[in-house]
Amino acid sequence: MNKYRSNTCGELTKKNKGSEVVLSGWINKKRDHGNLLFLDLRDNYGITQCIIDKENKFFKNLEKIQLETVIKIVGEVVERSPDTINKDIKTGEIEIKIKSYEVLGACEELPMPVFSDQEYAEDIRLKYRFLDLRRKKVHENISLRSKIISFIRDEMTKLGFLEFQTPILTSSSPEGARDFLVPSRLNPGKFYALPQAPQQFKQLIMISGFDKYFQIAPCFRDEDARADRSPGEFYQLDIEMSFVEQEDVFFVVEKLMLLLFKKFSTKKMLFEKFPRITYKDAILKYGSDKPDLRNPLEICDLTSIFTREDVKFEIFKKLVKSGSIVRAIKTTNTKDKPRSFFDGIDKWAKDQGASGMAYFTIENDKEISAKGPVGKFFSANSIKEIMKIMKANIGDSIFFSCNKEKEVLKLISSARDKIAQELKLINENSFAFCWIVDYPMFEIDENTKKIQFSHNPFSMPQGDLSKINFSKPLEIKAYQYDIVCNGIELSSGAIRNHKPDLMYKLFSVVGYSKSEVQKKFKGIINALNYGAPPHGGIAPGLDRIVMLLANEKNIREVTLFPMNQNAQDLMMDAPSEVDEKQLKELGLQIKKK
RNA sequence: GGGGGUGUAGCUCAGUUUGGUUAGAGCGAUCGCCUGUCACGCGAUAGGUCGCGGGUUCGAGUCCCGUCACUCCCGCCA
Repeated sequence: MNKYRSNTCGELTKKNKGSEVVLSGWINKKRDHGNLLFLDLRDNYGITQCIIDKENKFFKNLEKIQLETVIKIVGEVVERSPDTINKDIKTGEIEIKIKSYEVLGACEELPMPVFSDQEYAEDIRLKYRFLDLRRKKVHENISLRSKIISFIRDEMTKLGFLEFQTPILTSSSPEGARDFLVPSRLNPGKFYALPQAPQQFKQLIMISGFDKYFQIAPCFRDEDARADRSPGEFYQLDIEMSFVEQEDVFFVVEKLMLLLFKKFSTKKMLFEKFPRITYKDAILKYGSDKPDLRNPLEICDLTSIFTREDVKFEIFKKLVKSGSIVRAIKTTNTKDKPRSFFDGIDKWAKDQGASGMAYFTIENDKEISAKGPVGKFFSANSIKEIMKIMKANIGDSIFFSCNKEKEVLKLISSARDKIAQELKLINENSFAFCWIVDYPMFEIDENTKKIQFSHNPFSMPQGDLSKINFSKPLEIKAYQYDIVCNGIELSSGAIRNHKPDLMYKLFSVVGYSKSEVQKKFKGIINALNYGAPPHGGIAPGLDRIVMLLANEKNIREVTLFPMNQNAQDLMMDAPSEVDEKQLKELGLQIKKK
């Protein structure tokens, strides 16, 4: 028998009664009755109640012992009387009558309690992450993360995928996010970059003939954090396959997601077959390329209404004349909602920096009319036309946003979420996956007005490759897709462009010469010349998958040792200053501010 | 880089709107009482740079200015 324990704290039942056991764990909680002490011992597997009374010579010492001290106890398993059984824990029908104990790891006064459901300030949790991780919820989240990863590995292997590791020290690439740079000692003045994703490597793996690859891949991007975005590093389930079309990738990912989400959650899957929505439709109907399909509200374009003679809403008409658009959301049978509901939405829109949201409710008082602050500007015929476009009925309400397209989309997509929340239209107990497909290959950069890749420069354009019209690049669509769940973008992927000549042409559209492409993407472009198979893949964000399955809104709740919003590790004190000697070796000098 | 929120005992928070005697509560800690609790109970004690700096005032936790930390959002994230 192991010297520390014969059993864990989660496994003893009345079947073990009478036996002498050795348990080790943390003191979760004490209940001191003066001459009788209850002591809950906790380990990874559960909690066992231990008991000692004043007859025992160790009693006085155990009475004084600090919570969270690690101790080993020797004792006898005793069945509890029926009225003292605790149904909330697995070991609740027994307790351990302590014979002796030994301190294995002493504990000072705690900076934060472990046994408590209270919430704590983030900096204390992060500084004492090892204490935070002992707490039930985070402990379970991190265990869940491990089980999810094992399950994924298992299923991917069953599907015939091979798992490989790709380099962490690699080269900086000009596209995408800001790189983390690592100075090279052996090559002074030169830098490695940490990979933003193993994009080129996974394609090189296909060109190397491995056919199907996956990796739980660390990715590094030096961008600012959000609640659902760790600063610095995160993990992707990186997948790449050879000789595939878009549908082959979808098949694998849909299968995996269905298995995964059904195994680890009881929430309902709204779609067994994930809907495919084109990028264009998604922007029109949801104002976003990551729509929450649990939300039934849809957006319609009403710009044409504001060119009509019989509509007198001059503010919107003037804006439309100068190039603005109008998008609207219909809410069903909201005629009896209080004024505060409508004004609340308007105020919310103003808080978002918009000029507000116009609205009216459709009534039929002898004649069709619109009720609300701007209702009087609409003729009966124009209201009928709106009802036709929006499939609206009497008693429904319409919310309008009018602005330049980009601003309208920003407001109306969040208004769609806000209104649905207010009306409680979202079924929180469900998952709604969808695919967003047919992304444009190129877009115009708002600031520079220059043309650029809208997603991934390595994506394959759609259509007959010999007939692509490079003079109208904005019309070129790509085999580029995103998978979205409950409004969260889990991943984007693409069928890759494996034809070097086509690659040069596409890069020339954004102003890269052939030699520049050869220099910047040396690894992949060179390899494409030596027999590259058609291939494609995807890379779902692992942290976000765990967040969805653990029902958490913040990525730190599913990350073992997270950094704070300023990308600092408060426990390890990173980043930190380094010795002058280290800098010298690297040929670096810190510029004083 | 910009905007919002928060900052008071080891921890969680009240007090700030309307400035006024000695800044409170629960948990935790320490001491005492208690043999069936599982958020045990009861009593007592200790514990405070009200984030920091400056200002207004007879008087500032409270008002003003600045600054720092944490957090949420925008920008950014192919």
